[in-house]
Amino acid sequence: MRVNFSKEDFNVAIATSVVLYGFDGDDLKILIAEKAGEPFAGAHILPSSVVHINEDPEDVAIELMRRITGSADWPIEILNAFAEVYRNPEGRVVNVAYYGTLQLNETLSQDLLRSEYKWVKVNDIPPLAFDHNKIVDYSRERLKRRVKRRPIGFSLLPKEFTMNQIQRLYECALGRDLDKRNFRRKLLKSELLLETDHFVRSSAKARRPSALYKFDEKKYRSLTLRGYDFVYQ
Amino acid sequence: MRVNFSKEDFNVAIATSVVLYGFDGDDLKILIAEKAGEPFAGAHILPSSVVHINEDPEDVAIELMRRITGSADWPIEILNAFAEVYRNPEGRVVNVAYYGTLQLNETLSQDLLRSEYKWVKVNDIPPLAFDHNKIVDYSRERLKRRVKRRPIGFSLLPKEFTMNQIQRLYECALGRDLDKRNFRRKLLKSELLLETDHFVRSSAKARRPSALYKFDEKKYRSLTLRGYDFVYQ
DNA sequence: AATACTTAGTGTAAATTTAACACTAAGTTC
DNA sequence: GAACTTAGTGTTAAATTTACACTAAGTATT
Repeated sequence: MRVNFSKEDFNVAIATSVVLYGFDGDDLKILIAEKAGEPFAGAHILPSSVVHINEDPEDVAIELMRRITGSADWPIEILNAFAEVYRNPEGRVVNVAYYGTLQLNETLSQDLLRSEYKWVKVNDIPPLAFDHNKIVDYSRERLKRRVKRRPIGFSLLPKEFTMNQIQRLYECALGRDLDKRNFRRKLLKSELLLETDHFVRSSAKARRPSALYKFDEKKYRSLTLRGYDFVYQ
Repeated sequence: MRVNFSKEDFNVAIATSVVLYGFDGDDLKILIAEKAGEPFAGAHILPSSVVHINEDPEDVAIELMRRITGSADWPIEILNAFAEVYRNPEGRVVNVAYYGTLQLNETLSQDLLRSEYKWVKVNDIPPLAFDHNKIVDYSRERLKRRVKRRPIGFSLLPKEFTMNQIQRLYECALGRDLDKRNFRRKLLKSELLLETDHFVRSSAKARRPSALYKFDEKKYRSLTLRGYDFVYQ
């Protein structure tokens, strides 16, 4: 079998885009940017970057996240290549897309507010340039699957979180309501949660404080080694 | 946010490879080819093709399958982009890989025997050139997941098949043994199988003939519309 | 200090699904 | 007709899932 490239075949560029998920306690959100420069100046796009000829798309995606959030330590996972002809009017561009999750906190939110980025609720995503809406849809399907099989939700929550927060997160990711008692039972049975002795008042209005839990990473690592599957149907 | 390509960025080529699965009743196999021409002349590779500047990788993958098998009607699904730097010594190449399933039959098997392709058992795959082993591993994970959620197995079986054949196929895809009684019950409960009034003798040695079943595509389509999920854990 | 208010947190029972397990049935060959 | 080979079948226990409504604990108001 012959696979021969000619000089004209080397005329494609690589870009990478990242669907960055954050959860503010109420809503699951993704980060979008406003495009500067033609084509599509002013349009909304996913955070994106050119991948130069000697760069690895994953490294570029990680660097992109570092530029945006100040940290490169957020988990990311490759989504797919989006490589249809004419997706970019500048020339043939293959987009190697990733998605990542991060823990929203006040500082990060404030920094981003002053930047060219903004958070939009996943149920309220505006039209994006290129085929970025397709990439977002693809990433949501992936997140839905991941959240069912791996306790990936923890990477979106602060170190300590309430049962209601994590349930709300799962409801956002799965797009349906879950029963409070069944959810708690299932999560506690997994033994991936450690109870702390901390409590918070969740909002200004009067109410009972919630117990805070944290994720047992050590336990998770030992379980994954044994081929553990965290299932939430 | 600025995403500007310069002239030097357009110096990448696209290739596509296809992991083509076939099932002969006993073993799950994939098709590999022998590479002609440098680099890696004589090495084993996945069926692959250059994607020219104005072509869609999916179209090229479909055409590749048509060239190999004589038919373009096999289901394929995109796997991912494999885009690490230096995966191809000829230059920067992004491989947009697919996997497909086909029904092995005598004619097809004979034609392929006389060609540059050969079937190898999935548990017995030789070292492949480039990062094609990585692509194969990725496709096996995908097939394992798919077989659990969608009755994708049917696309690997002949029109009419025995319970033992489909169970063997599931065992190959999942990599573990399944209980005969539980497997049959589960499959029949899904109501995706129609019993035919045909029987076959599975091998030369004396034994009782097996009943033949076929896949109820109409039922499947009506179920998928309602968001049906065929689950085999 | 009592009351109203708000959200946190808890248990049980029925239905369904999964898992484990061994024998009989039907045809072929000798 | 006896021996052989693979096809095909049911039951029971355990685990999981689902549905469902009230009490607990604190805050704010009077």
